[in-house]
Amino acid sequence: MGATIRDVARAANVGLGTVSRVLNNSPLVSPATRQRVLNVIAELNYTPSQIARNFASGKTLTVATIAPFFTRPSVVERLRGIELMLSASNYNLVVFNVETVERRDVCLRDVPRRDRTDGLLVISLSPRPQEVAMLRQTGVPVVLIDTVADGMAGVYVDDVAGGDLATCHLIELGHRRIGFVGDSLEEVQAFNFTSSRNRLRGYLQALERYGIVPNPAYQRHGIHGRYEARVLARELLQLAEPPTAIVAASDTQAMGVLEAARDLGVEIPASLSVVGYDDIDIAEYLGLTTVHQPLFDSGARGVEILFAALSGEPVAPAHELLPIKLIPRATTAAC
Amino acid sequence: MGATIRDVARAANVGLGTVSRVLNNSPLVSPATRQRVLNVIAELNYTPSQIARNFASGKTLTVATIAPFFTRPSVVERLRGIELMLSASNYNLVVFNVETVERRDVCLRDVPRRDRTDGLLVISLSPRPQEVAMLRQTGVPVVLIDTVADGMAGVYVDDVAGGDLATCHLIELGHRRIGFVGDSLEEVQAFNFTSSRNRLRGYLQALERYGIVPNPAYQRHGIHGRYEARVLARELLQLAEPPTAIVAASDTQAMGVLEAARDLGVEIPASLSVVGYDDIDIAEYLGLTTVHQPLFDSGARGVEILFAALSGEPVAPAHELLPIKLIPRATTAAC
DNA sequence: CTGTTAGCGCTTTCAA
DNA sequence: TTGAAAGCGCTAACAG
Repeated sequence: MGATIRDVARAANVGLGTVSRVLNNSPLVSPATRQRVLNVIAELNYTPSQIARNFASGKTLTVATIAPFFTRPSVVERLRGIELMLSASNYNLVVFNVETVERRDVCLRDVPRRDRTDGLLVISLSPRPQEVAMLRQTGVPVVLIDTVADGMAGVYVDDVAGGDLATCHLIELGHRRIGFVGDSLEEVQAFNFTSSRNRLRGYLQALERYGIVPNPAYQRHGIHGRYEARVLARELLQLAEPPTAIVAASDTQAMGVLEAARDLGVEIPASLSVVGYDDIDIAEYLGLTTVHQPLFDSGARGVEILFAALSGEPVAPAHELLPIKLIPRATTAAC
Repeated sequence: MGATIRDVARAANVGLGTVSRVLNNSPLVSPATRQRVLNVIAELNYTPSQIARNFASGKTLTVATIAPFFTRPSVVERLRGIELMLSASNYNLVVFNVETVERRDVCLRDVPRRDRTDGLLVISLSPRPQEVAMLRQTGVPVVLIDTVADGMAGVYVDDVAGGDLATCHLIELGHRRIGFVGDSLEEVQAFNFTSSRNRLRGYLQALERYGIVPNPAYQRHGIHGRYEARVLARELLQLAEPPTAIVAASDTQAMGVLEAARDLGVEIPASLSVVGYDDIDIAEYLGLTTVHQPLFDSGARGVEILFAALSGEPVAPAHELLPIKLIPRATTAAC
């Protein structure tokens, strides 16, 4: 515990620098010397002070991740990808959970600092132009996961295409009265989420392509979550002419829709088809038709891109597109 | 970015130490001087280097958390409690996800080091006596969450009582043939989890109290997860004399049991009652009868205890018992 | 290949 | 109250 590099140097009868070289696997040490040093290190049970190394090298050996609502299954799965990748390196993962707009802004402002972290991953929260400028100024490499922003690097999926995919699936099953349940616009705007908005866009785009006039009464938005989605879906199902199918902006919200159907005795998929988004673990359990996206991989890939930046290569402000696909299950059927 | 404490001192015409005192809110600075320094700090847009402060003070300002399978809903919820508590302090949360035994051992050995972290939280993984000794030797304050170990501090729930509670509920509903689906004993042993084992103990204890002879064929163990639980439950339900009720060691496993019932056309709760454990978010959605435990609070409380230790008070090697309760829902009914 | 030296930017004595 | 000075334990540049 108490042994320092100096103690080792003295005991091994070498210079301080030599010990440092051994510690850092420098090739500039003769095998004999190296062995001697290693022996002393073992004898003294010496471990270099991480904190001192960080200070001297100016690196923190941490990667910070800002994640909104990190208990959401989709976010957790991304985090797992991040953690697994990081665990194979010597970087540590520092997590910032964001559940309020204030914290979003604080995190985005304070976390990216060279003396706090070596690199930053941001999940789902898109930095605004001004924030992009600040981020860039800090010099901390940043990679966005599940969102894009001008001038930033990242991985994402085409949520417009995803919303389109979900909607097309329903249209091709013969549905014409198709509802949409998504995130509250205020919430989306405050956090600057992009996905729910884009999924809605995809939904509208699909309708248009098939010449279906979108019915504004069929589009509902509320705080993200099962409960709110349930309320919204109940409203939809109680319309004079209710939709025969509903596209939900996430699997969690799709679950709320399923609950609403259950509440009102609407049979799934006989009287109502439901499509979710994300393909979280439980979707399969529920037999939920959904749009699959590579959650785990998005985290892992984000780390890879960050590593590239960390190893000196300048981060190209390019966004890598990950594939999505529709997984038809038991909640959708012909109209 | 580039300004250092020296620049500030020079510009404010004070000594280096005075600036430091201002930064640390020391009362030993005259209001006038303080103000002058603060002005300069603002002018220069100076922020102290966190990394240097850490080095000089010997603190990392991080709390490490070792969490097994942190994507499990119960674990995530504990983490949320931890994160929320930490976010109100100036400690950062460093997360280590453990999904293999090797990593468990490595984390428990390498993470707790004064130069790496100021404090350690360990979720669900009980350190063995030898590990307890090592942990203690490092001098890093450790708090266990959801498990106990001799000589360590922590918060936990009485899983024996919980298993008993679940089983009693069934017995009182008239069930006599009650099965148990829990974690694989090898897995439990390798990670040194305590809860599944204790829940089984509670199950047996309840049976005994009511004079029911436990049937070994009714007790099944498999890798934690929905899938394996489903397989095990299917076996149970296909016995010549199948149980009329099943206690699962977790809600996730209870879900597997529900799937098995669905597979075999067994009606819930008419022909089979099921009780879970944890009361994770989805339990309510599924109408799952379960044993509720304060997951979020366990994390938050763990941090509080750690803070006490961090602020100098020696950690009493005491375990704080959190309350549990049975939540009857729709998966249990009279036999 | 190896030893020496100069910091990294703070916190914390110790005097004044 | 304040200033000056001594490190914290290491990395990295430089001289040999």
